[in-house]
Amino acid sequence: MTVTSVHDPSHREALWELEDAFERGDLVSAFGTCTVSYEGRAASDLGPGDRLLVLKPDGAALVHTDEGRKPVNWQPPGSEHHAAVREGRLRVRSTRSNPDESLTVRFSDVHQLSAMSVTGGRDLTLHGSEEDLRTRILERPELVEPGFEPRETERPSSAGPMDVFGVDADGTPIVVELKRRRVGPDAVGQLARYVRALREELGVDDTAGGDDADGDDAPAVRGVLVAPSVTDRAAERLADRGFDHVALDPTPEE
Amino acid sequence: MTVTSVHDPSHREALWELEDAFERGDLVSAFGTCTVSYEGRAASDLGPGDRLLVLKPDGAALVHTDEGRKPVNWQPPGSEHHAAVREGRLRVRSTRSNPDESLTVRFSDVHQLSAMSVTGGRDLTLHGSEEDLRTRILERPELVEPGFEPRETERPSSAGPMDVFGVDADGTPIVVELKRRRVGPDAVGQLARYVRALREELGVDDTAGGDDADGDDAPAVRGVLVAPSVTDRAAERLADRGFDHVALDPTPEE
DNA sequence: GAGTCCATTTCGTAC
DNA sequence: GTACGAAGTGGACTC
Repeated sequence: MTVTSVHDPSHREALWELEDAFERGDLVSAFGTCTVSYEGRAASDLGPGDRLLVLKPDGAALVHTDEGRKPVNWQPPGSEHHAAVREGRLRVRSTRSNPDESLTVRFSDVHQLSAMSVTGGRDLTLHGSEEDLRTRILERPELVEPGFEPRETERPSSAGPMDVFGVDADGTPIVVELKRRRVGPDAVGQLARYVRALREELGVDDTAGGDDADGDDAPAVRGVLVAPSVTDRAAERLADRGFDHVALDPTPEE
Repeated sequence: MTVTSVHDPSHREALWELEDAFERGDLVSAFGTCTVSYEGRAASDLGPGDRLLVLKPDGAALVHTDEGRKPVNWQPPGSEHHAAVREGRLRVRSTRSNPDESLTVRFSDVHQLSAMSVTGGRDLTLHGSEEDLRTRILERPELVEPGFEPRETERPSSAGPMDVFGVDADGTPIVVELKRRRVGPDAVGQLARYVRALREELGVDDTAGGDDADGDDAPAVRGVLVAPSVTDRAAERLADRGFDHVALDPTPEE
């Protein structure tokens, strides 16, 4: 682990430091006054101001102002960093192809430039994801409803893989869509696509709602949305389609 | 504009610098070896390693490794930063409420700590957004189809606001959904919701497909998806619903 | 505050 | 590489 750092460098000095850092594969942090322009999937321009530029050895570039979680400008990993002194400014440019994109940062002043060779853990252990919710349901199917039997996860269909496929106490097929947090109407649409695909595949009535043409009490394929909660509009759409909502968190309440 | 910077500070020195920086409302960049833990909407742990910690005066906190565009851990704007020395380590903690979330970074070593008072332009001019696509269509409606007349943007419906509402050459209502880039099946679902809502509102046949029960050639409300391109599955769903796709970019080709 | 939807979404994974 | 869906999505805007 090594850190190099220069305070108020000349553009020439900053250029040397940058090129060395690129060479070493360092993570770079640069404070300075700059303009930024981007051209690629969209196009943008940013006038002069003080910002933090972060350059990563994997090609990622981030321009941060003093506000917001999102960088005001950036370039994705896989880009190539180049630095040069042009027209009295330090120009740092990150480019990539497919899609063709380019980010250009022009520093009128570099106030602080640091670079660190980075080692060590990159792997995060995360809890509370949709996968945790699936695990929870597979271990305790009765949380969905008494008699529920999961049969398959990521079951393929013409509409894509459904989160959990199973049957209820009556043997009726159930498509379960999992969401780790409160959901809106889009999730119902997603569930509807899977149910529809399965109904077509099984050659059963694809009428929405709780009754089919034969007068049975339930549609031949049920849809269940498992999520902590749903919005009003989502609840309406669930009712329209004859689907059920089961309120469940990815991790048990404390 | 002022930059303060310390190299290999003791935890005590780093603590002073951090507290001064918080006081001044500076943007902070810190290189060091640390562990990170998060608890809130989910929960996560990250073992020891070299990282870059960015602390913003608006409360945002970002932990970056040497890879990826996304921070490996973060805290949203509106959080509060606190620093302390605990158990021989420098502990930086960002917390917020609603939802309750907390990010804790524990440095065994701080290698470089810089802080800059930030001023200047924060406003980005961006081109190529969905709004640009809408503008383009409103100025040249024939790009959608000859005879198309836009009547309203963001027209309300029970399914939410539709991007553009208008009529075709025959006076048939058209719902236009705009996407700035290639789309999958979800966009078709979105369009379908709006068309469905409008059909209900107008009290017309809500049968999917190109023919209605009276034997007319077109449904009483048409759906048009304007996007640079669509995936195969999206195209299928468009055909199922009897909707049209118009290939159009948010900005004219060069 | 909640709901809804866009985003240069990013990111992972399967095909 | 493309497609599809999850994400601690973030962020803007409306109600």
